[in-house]
Amino acid sequence: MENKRQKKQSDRATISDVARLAGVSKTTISRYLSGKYHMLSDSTLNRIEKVIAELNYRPNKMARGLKRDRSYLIGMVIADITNPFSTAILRGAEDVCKQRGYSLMVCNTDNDPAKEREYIFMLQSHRIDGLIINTTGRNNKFLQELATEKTAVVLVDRKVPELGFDTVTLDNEQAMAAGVNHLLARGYKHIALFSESIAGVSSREERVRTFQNMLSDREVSAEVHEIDLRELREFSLLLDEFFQKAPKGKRAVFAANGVILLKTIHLIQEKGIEIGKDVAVLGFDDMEWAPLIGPGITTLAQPTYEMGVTAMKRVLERIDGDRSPAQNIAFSGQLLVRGSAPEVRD
Amino acid sequence: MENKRQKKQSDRATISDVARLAGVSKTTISRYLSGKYHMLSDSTLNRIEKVIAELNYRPNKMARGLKRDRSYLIGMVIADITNPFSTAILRGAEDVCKQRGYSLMVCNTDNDPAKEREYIFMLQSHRIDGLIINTTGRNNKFLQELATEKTAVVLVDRKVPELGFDTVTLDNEQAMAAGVNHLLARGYKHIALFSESIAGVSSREERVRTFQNMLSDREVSAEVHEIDLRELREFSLLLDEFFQKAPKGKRAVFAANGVILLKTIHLIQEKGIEIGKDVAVLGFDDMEWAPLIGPGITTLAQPTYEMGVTAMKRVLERIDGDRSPAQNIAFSGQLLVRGSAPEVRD
DNA sequence: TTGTAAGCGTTATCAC
DNA sequence: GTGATAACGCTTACAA
Repeated sequence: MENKRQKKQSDRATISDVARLAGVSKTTISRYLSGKYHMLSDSTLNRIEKVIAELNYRPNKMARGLKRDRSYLIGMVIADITNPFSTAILRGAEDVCKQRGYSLMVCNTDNDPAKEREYIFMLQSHRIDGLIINTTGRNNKFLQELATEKTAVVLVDRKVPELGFDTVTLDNEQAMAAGVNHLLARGYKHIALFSESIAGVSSREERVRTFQNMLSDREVSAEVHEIDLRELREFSLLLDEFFQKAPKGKRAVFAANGVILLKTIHLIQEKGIEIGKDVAVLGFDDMEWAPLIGPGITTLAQPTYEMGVTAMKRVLERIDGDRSPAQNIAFSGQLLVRGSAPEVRD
Repeated sequence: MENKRQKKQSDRATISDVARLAGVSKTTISRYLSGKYHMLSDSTLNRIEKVIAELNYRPNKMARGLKRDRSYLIGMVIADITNPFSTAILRGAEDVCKQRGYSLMVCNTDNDPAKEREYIFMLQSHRIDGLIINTTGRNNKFLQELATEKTAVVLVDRKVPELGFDTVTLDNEQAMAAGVNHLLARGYKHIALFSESIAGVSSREERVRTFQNMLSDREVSAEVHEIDLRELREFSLLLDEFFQKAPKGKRAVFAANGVILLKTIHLIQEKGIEIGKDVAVLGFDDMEWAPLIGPGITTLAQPTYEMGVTAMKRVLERIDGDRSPAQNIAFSGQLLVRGSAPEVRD
């Protein structure tokens, strides 16, 4: 009953349909699709365009990808997609990606190495041309493998030096130093730093190390606490302890990232302690809510959008054949002074 | 110099490599890859597994997709990826997607119909099997086309009835009613609703309409203002006006979504007006910061994660062949009472 | 339980 | 300027 095109799997127009209707060969259409317009006569070009519009033809990237051994797909593996820090990076990466004709495959690992592994596997199957990853650091074998093959890999936020990949990060030493110096200059004598699980996450390690180095030989009491956010009760107790021993006037709480900062503020407010008066608060990541809470929260802003843009550009350069040694690109953090850590008198 | 495998484009193992090393045909490997283990003898199965592990073989989804006319790709087109509302949905969708062996292509349109169109085009080229879209509502022709072909489409948050797609949304009438009733019960007499550009965005239209219907024949003064967030100055003036004419005790500001809510709070605080005392504040979308600002902001929470999960499940059902009439799935909003809209006396 | 061979929609290599 | 034709890495009748 059907005509002879019944063999086709879907109703989508293919390059052959276009060729037939335009009265030329597939090769010619392919040339058009690859932008080799100088090889086409004006009349064929016009005809092709008309047919394509008529048929609503969309070149099949799977077929093209199979043939050219390129997928035009970039993988983006993110530890926590609901963290605004991550989405800001994503947004930067996405803008560049689109502009260059690539598409983004987004994966959310929840900081789980097993999930990360499954995603890398999946991305390999899709033959992604590049990968931007905010890695748990515990799938290095897999990552190495990816890079050995065809894929350009760029690490964001977290480095893994052994891997020899390009990295785009914050200059955590500079940023932490800016934060610590601010607190010192304002007269704080008791500073507690809170961070999520530190080991293996380079950004956290750098922040903590800098904090400790700067404060070790001073007349300032410094402490570092590792927090498990699933155990808020423990976190709360730790804060109580700190508030008990550190005198009201000169104590400051330092949050190593935006997620911890939010939880810290939550707990402090719950205890009826007033931010900026009873305790100073300072944290990494400048979230949209920072100016609105209490007297405004002083933060260390990261240029997240630019980090995303830069990471994607680096990936695309690698895809385009750049074989130069790995680059480590670090951005400066910016201290945004608000009311949560006011000057204190002796 | 090279051996005869030099013709291969990349070094990646293919199904033929596996077949050769396992001493069987490609067909047999393909059967293994498709999980048809009952058609394989134990010894071949074992050999295949060993070779695959050895070669680090990853089946090429482009090749498989080309042949089977399925990409195992789901497109997700989002108006604003930095809006936590969107990422929460994304997270739900992503979880289901992964679990079912599909991958997500994420696109951010900035509410720009032109960008949306380009993305849909791109997604068509990748032959996505399904699409979840938070649409601008101004590319209906393109969307229709997608659906005519092979792609399952589900609309989230914003409906376009003419299109006949499945939708997953908030029950905006119920949610808005809960909000308005709360304010009425607490004694507020002057209520101003602020929303971004309303026309064409069903969620906003429904909220505004319900607000107006409920308040039209009451002894309450109600007003609706359409806000352009790029013109914060105007927004500020509008608020001034409202504060001037509405008496201090009984006025409330209602924000039609989380983005507007944040900006509203920003402006109110800038004016030195105290939330919960000088003015009540209530808004759609429960963001993580809502309990931390002022006396805690009363909000209408949307079950965003579940919406994402539901939308993705619907898409996958359609992909799996469900041809039933379009479903409109609406979730209830939940009023979270905090301190920003306290009871007022006469 | 296994294998042969054709074909998915492109691009690349030659040829004219 | 244009066209035949052979791949790319898979799946799928159909055979055995």
